[in-house]
Formats: sequence, structure tokens, C-alpha cells
Amino acid sequence: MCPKITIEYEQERRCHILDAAAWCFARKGYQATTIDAVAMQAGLSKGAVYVYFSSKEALLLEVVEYQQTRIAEKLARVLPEKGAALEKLEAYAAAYFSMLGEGKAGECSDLKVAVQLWAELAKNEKTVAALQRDYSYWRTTLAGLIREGITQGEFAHHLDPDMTAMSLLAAIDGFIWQSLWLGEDFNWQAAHDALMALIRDGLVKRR
Amino acid sequence: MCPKITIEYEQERRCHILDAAAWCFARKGYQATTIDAVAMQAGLSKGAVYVYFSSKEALLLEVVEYQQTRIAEKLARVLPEKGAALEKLEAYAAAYFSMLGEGKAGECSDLKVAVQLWAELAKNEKTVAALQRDYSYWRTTLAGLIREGITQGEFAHHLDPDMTAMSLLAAIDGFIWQSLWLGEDFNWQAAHDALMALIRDGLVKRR
Amino acid sequence: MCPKITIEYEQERRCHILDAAAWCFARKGYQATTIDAVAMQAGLSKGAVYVYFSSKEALLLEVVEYQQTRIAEKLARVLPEKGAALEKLEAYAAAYFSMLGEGKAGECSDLKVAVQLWAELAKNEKTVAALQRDYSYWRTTLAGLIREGITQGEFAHHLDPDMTAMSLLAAIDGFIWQSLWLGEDFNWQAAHDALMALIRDGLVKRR
Amino acid sequence: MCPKITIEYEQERRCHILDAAAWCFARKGYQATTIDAVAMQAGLSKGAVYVYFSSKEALLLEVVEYQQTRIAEKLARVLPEKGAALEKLEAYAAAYFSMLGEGKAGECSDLKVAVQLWAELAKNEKTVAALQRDYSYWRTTLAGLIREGITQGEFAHHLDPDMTAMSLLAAIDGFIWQSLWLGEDFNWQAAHDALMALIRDGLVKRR
DNA sequence: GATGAATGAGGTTTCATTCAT
DNA sequence: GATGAATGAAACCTCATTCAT
Repeated sequence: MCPKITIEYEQERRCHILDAAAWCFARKGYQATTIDAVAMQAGLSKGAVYVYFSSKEALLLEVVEYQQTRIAEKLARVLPEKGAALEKLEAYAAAYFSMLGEGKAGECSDLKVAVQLWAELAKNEKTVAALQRDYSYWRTTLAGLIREGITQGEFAHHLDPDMTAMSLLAAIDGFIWQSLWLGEDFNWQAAHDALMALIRDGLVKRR
Repeated sequence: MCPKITIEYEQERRCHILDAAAWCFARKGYQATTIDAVAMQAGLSKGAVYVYFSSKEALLLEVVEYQQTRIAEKLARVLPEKGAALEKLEAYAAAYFSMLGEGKAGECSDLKVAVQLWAELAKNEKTVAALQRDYSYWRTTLAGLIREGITQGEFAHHLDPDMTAMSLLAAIDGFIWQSLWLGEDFNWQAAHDALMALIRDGLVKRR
Repeated sequence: MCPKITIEYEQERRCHILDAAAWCFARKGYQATTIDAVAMQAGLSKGAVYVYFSSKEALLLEVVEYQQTRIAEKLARVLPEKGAALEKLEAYAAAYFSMLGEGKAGECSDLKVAVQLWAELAKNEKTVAALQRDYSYWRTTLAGLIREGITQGEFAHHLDPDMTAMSLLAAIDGFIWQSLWLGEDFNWQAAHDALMALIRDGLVKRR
Repeated sequence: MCPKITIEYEQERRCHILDAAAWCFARKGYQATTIDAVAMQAGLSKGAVYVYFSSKEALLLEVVEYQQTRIAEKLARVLPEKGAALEKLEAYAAAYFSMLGEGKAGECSDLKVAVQLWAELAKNEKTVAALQRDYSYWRTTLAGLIREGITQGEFAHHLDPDMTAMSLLAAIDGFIWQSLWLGEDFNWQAAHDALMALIRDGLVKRR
């Protein structure tokens, strides 16, 4: 009586399409990606996409969420550590930059996918909310680390933990854009080193 | 016998349309902006836009150039100074952040317009080249300042001037995005302060 | 699971649209025919036309090919004969003129459709090539017949078979135009008779 | 009180524009020719064309009339002769074919201009009327010649003078098309010779 | 008369979405 | 569930025509 497809099967299908969509969005952007292209990339027909997603916009929303979840999971695996705040921060940064640099120069890693969609997301209430939530999560996490460092006398007490965390996130986002424009000329390792050097000790020479 | 319009009038018209286009692009993005919308914003008919610009893409290219020129002009007026490298850098940053924060919270300043177009520009060879040139200019300028500071013993000699300059530019670009998403919640003054504090002395407490 | 349409069905659809397009082109010409008009004539929506033909020009190309094929098929059925060259030529001509005259006076037979498109085709490299091939085929066929007649002592030996063939084809094309302009006043039977009389014996009275 | 431009000047202006229009129409066809192109070819502004012609269609109509007049004038100068009907006919044909072949292979002589417009003209009541009148004139003229030849016992009496005239006109029109398609490969002299040979004695060998 | 900026209707083409099979 | 033919709303762009100068 019930040839109902299992939930696992459905989930698998959805993820399959989401991967295809992410791949397309990253390469062409949201607007220039056609449902046909997503279907073809997924090896399905146009109609099949609509079985799992009600509209192109819904697909975008889920792609964003899916990417955020995957990135958070990847990082979560790396970070839980003990020790000095600076060491934790460095571990975080190392993980993050390693993720960013992992694809080949021209390739589109998960994070780059996300960036390609920002302009689109900024126009949509729902996606802006999702981005705000995501940003809020990372800001809180980083700010917590910084606050911990200040409390322990490791970091300068004049720092504003929240805005400092925002500054770090901003720098990373900016690097992602730079990597998109400069292509092969962008050196993630150098970017990582320069940012960490700056963060650790600042510009001004210590006496 | 000769109602041939003056070149000044034509330039004025072009700028008028460019302003309208920038306004639309900033709000809706390039793809979602229709020529009709630009024309309406400029108080003209669709056809009139095509008298001055040969295509939608040509309009985009000129908007980008126009914005870059205006921003560069604004900054050029502020910066030529003498004194310590840090002071110069601070002057630059102050000018830049002031420009960024000047529009009302929800408004679209020139820079925000530019950011809205990044995703589009990243897909177009010509615009990528324009962006690279622009980036190159700012990187060179900032890196020069940093190098000067190092030479004069003011900045730490272990810094890589170029990549450090890139980090600063990245942070600013990242802030612009944050301001788009967070809207009124984003505080440019706080961002400015936090970034400068971070840059000056870094995270690690000085003994 | 598989509503994939059969190839036969697709061919039928294509022909259906080609017929509609030929009908429109014949009446209005290529330029003045809108895709909407073709779609309406075919009882479809504008979009459906683009499912089968990639552009208006592609549609034109296929219409021409389709018409040429149909005409050639019609004639091929009539002509293979034995006997005197003049008889063969007369059979050809009879078949051709009968085709030309078959539609009602105001109607557009296949050939008239083709003529309507000539001015358009003359501007397009690909279609010019197609026309040249078509012309070449008929010239070769007719010239062969004439050469045969000369060899057998039936036709005058001072004739240039190729150019004489071209003259006959020219006369027929010219008649097609005349029929378009003169409408009901044009009498295909009379045209046929006059041309054959002229061809057979020329103007000059035989002694 | 009267800076009114002389009628001569106006006529000159009109002809100047008509020449420019004919040139454009011949090269691009009516539909693909823009008023701008005509104006540019005439060295005037778009608006100036509208001073002398009320619309693009009016321009077309006058171009056709202008061409017809010029062709008729050219021929009228050549033909008034005395002598045998065949000689007169040959004189006519020689003049006509010489006109047709005069431009360089790729060039557009007056007649070719006209042909380019036929498809357009066939759709317009007024122009169809003009064409019918023109055709009627030539048919009458030629038919008169043929009738004269018959009466004088020079031409075969079984010929239908009117339809025979139509056949000759048709052949010439057909040659014009052939020359458009075949370009440099078309040989007007050979066409002339072949047609005259055919007309004179027909295909069938005389004993 | 002459100019050319401005208009806006209309054409081709794309593509998200629907639905019969 | 899956398919892809069909739809039709828009989008970009062209160009005949008008009209203030």
C-alpha cells in the first residue's frame, strides 16, 4: 500500500540537488543560473527539481543554509581545545584559512560559493535574516574567545571584544573577495600570515 | 539651424543617468535592475538611456568607473599630509570611514553601491580588470605608507607591507558588507575604532 | 515515468510550425512576420516555437530547406521518363507549371512562398549558399536534357546548354513574380503555352 | 519677405535623398534600412528626411517611381528606330542587358535596386499598382513590337503577342535575381546571347 | 529649413513554472 | 515520482517619428 520513498532517499535527493545548485550558483551567480542548468548538473530533469524545491528562491535559501551548516560542522570539528586564547584563535584561523585555500586557485570552495550569493542575499529579507544569524553566531564565538583572553590578562583590556571579532570576520570576508578577483595571484598562506601578524602585535613597533 | 547640444549638457545628462543607474544597482543589484527602472529614476524614457549608453553592460561599466573616480577624488582631497606614518594612516582611515558612514543608516553611499555590484563584476573580464587596477592602486598607496613607517622605525619590521595593506583593505570591504546586512545595527564609528585599535597594537597585551 | 515524446511526434510538430511559418512568410515576408504570428498560426504560444527552433533565422533556414525538399520531391515523382528530349522537357515544364498554378489565384503555393523569401535570402550567406545549390541542381538537370537533345540532333547545336537552362529557369522565376503582382489576372496556362511555344520554335517564322 | 527656397533647390534635395535611399534599400533591403542610414548616406540629419518625405513608406514609394522613371528614360533614348521587328527587339534587348551588366559584378545598378524591393512592394497596394502599371507599359510596348513582326510576316503567327512579351520580361526579371545570387559568377553577356538565341529560333533544330 | 534628443511601441528571446502523461 | 513540452511574463534593444530650438 505504501510505495512511499524512504525519508533517507528523499534527503539524499535533496542534498544531491543542493550540491548541483551550489556548484552552479558559485560559477554563474544566482540570477544567471537556470533551473535547467541545476537539473542538468544534478543529472535530473527540470521537473524533478520542483518535486523537491518549490521555487528557485527556495532553492537559494536552502543552499545558503546547507552551506552554512557544512562550514560550521567543519570548523566545529577542529576547534574545541584548551589552552591560551591566542592559541585557540590561531587554531580557528588556521582551520578557516586552510578551508579557504583548499580548492585549486580557480576552484570554488564552499565559502566562495557563499560569497557569490551575497549580493543576492542582501536583497531578500529571509536570507538577510539567515546571514545575520550566521554572523551573530561567529561573532559571539570569536568575541567569547577574545573576552576570555582579556580576562586572563592575555589580550589588551582596551579592546572591544564584539567589534574586534567583527573586524576579524570582515578581514576574512574581504580576503574571499580579493581571492575571487585576483584569482591565481592571491596567496592564502600569505594572507593568513599577514593577518595573524597584524592581529597579534599590531603595526606599531614594540619597545 | 543648429540645436546641437553642448558637450557640457551631454556630460550632465550622462552623469544624471549614471546616478540613476547607481541608485538602482545599489538597491536591486545589476541583474534585477531593468533599463526601464533606470530611465524612470532618471525621469526619462527607456529610449533616452540608449542615446547615451549603448547597452546595459556599458552602463554598468561606466557606473563602476564613475564611482571609482568619485571615491578616489574624495580621498585624494583629504590625504596629502606630512608627519608620522601612523598619523597618515589614521587620517586615511578616518576619511574613508567617514565616507562610509556618511549616508543615513539605510542609505546607499557610493561605496555601498560598488559593493552591490561586486558579484556581477567578478564575472566580467573587463570589470575584473578595472577592479584589479583599483585594488592595485590602493594596495600600492597603503603599502607605501606602511613601508615608510617601517623604514622610519615606527612600524614593526617583521610586517609584509603589501599583504598588510591587503589585510586592511579586506577588513574595510568586509565592513561594507556587514553594514549592508546589519543595516541600522552597524556602527561605523565603533568599527573604525575597533579596527584602528587592533591595527595599532594588536591583540596581545603589551608589557 | 517517461513522457518523452517520440521522434515522430517531434517531427510532426516541427513540420506543423514550419507550415505555419511558411504561411506567414509568404503573406507578410520574413521581416514583417513576428514569432507571435507564427505561433498563433500554429496554434501554439510564442515559447513553443523556441522549443523547436533556436531563433527566427533558424526557422527561416529550415523553411527554405523544407520547401526546396518538397518541391524537388514533387517534381522527382513526375519526370523520370524516356523518349525525345523535347517531350521530357515538356513533361517537366507541365509538372512545374501545374504546381505553380495549382493554388487558387490568391493562394500561396509552395513556390510562391519561396519567392517571397528571396529578397531576405539574398542577404544571408547561408541561405545564398542553399539557393545556389538548389539553382545548380536544376540548371544541371535541365542542361543535361538540352545537351542530350543536341547530341541526338533534336535541338539546335548552336545552343549553350547551361545558359539556355538558366534562361528557362529565369523565365519561370519571372512568371512567379508576375503572378504575385498580377494576382487573379495572371493565367498560368497561358504563360505555360507561350513559354513552350517560344522555346520550341522561337519568334522567327520558319519557312 | 520670401526666403522661400526655390523649387529647383527642393527638387534637388529630394533627388539627393532618393538616391541615398535607393542606395541603402538596394544594399540592405527596405526593412533593414533605417532612416538614420538614409540620412547619413545623404549627408543630412534624420529630421531633414522628414522635411521632404512624410514617412519611410512614402520614401519607398517615391524611390520606386523615381527608379521606374529613370529606367524608362534611359531606354526611351535608345529604342526609337525603324526597320525589321527583330532588329528593334534586339536593340531593346541590347540596351536593357547593357544597363543590367553595366555596374561592376558586385555593384547595384538601378535595376537591381528595384528587385531588392519587390518582396516589399508585393505587400503594398499602392506599390503593387505602380508595378502593375510599369509592367503594363513594357508588356504593351513589347507586345506591340511582336504584333508588328507577326503582321509583317517576320514572326510566327501562332504566337500570342501579349504572353510572349510577358515571357521575355519574366526571363529578364529572373536573370536579375540570378545575378544577385550568383554574384561575380553571373555573366550578363552570356545570358543575353543565350536568351536571344533561344528567342530567335527556339530549341528545335531547323531543317 | 535643419537638427538630433527624446519617445515609446513593438520585436526577439529567455526562463521559471505548470501539468498531462 | 519523474519527465519535458508548453506557457507567458518580462527583459533588452531598435527605430520611425516628433518637436523644441
